[in-house]
Amino acid sequence: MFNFTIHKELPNGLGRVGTIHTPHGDIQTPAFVAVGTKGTVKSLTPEQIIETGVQTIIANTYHLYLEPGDEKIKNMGGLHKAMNWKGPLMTDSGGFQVFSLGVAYGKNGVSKISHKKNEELLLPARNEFVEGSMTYKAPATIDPNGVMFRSHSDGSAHYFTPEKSIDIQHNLGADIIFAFDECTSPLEPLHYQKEALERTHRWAKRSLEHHKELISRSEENFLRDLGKNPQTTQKDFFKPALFGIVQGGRSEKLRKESAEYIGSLDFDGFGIGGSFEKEDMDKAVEWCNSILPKEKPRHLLGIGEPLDLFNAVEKGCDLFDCVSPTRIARNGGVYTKNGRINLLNEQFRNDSKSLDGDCGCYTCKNYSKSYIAHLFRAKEILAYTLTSIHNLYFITHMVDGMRETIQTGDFMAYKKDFLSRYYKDNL
RNA sequence: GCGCCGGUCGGAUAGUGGCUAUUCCAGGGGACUGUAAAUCCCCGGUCUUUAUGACAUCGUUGGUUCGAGUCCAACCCGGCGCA
Repeated sequence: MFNFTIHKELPNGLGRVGTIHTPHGDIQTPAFVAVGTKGTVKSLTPEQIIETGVQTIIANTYHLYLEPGDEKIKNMGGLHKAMNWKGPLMTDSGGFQVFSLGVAYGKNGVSKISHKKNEELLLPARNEFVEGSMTYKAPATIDPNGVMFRSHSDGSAHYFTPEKSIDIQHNLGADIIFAFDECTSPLEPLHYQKEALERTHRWAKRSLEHHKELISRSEENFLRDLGKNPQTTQKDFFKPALFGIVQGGRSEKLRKESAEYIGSLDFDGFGIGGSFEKEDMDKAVEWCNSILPKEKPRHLLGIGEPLDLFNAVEKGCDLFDCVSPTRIARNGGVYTKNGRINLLNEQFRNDSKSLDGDCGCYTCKNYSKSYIAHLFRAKEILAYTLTSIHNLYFITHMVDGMRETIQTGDFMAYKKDFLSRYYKDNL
């Protein structure tokens, strides 16, 4: 069964070290969760993923619902069996796609971390965007009950409600699932943030109620069949944990209100969602985590970069996932202790050294920059595998260091040392 | 020697009288934070005050025209054919 134990806390802060126990094994926290949107961490086998130090993977409801379909995954024996992943698994609710295919669709500069403060990015018609003389309709539109999506691959229309998302997630069968939410753009005005938050709260409650109903229904079936297989005991009943998601944009009032409300519901843990401007994130996380019940785990959704992870852990997050290590890897971006490099730069064509000095990952132990740079230029698939292995190893071992130093009391020194090397004078 | 065809960026291409010479690849750089992402964006003739700037440029040289990569002539180079 699902539970969370805290082993050690930061003396004057929110950060902590713990263990999340799931039906498919334990997660030592804080932990970086690898993103496997379509049921695979792109370019890696489960064995390769484990070797990087990744403990758990998060897949996506929207993508798997569209292809191959959650029923098909169920018929494959569930997501664990289909993926051949024996460790803990999570699924995102599809709520983020409300954002990425809705308000953020086709607008450069609006993403998880927004770098542009251009108010014009906020278009009057929320689900339209203009390019040149053409106006395009975004493939996701929100109403009080749910969201209409158009499939990005065939244009077909689909309707998600909180209940639908939970149904799909139960079919997929991950250990930790998320409530259906709306992720807003930081450029939205306060009145819209408020409206969206109220909707997310209603959706959270509906997600939870439906989740409980599905569990009691399947528990009844399970108990009815219990006698048929003498090996089975009641303990074998599989029950996913549901995390509720806190939103509220950049407003302290809304964030706190959301943490109060979501925290008061009977969730197994929490997600902190939202699209941020770079400097907003720490504050938002701190507002939320100082209110959310301490004894339940908190997952910061979609974050991030080394600096973000240190701050998130310091402010009390236990889990986080991010596409960044694997996505930048596929485009030649490589983390090193002295900052990020772009392997496709000309200077690395003749660099016979490993990606990152004394790094202990499979890639660094066996390959040179010049060889991997060659693989990229030759568009060889192995390039993506090798850099993904390195970047995941880099991030998971950085987080390992956070766990260790929270235990030993050296976290702040570790943070300072790591970041000053990584960002040098750019901090 | 004669005839035909062809010469446009590093390579390949589009353009057959109209003002900004197209696209792809290769090259150089950038972006990427709950993955529509092995994707996307920028640069790529010269000069300068780096711009909605000036001046060039489609083998070479002339010509026709208000205007030529485009039409005409000669020449140069390449391919094919015939001697």
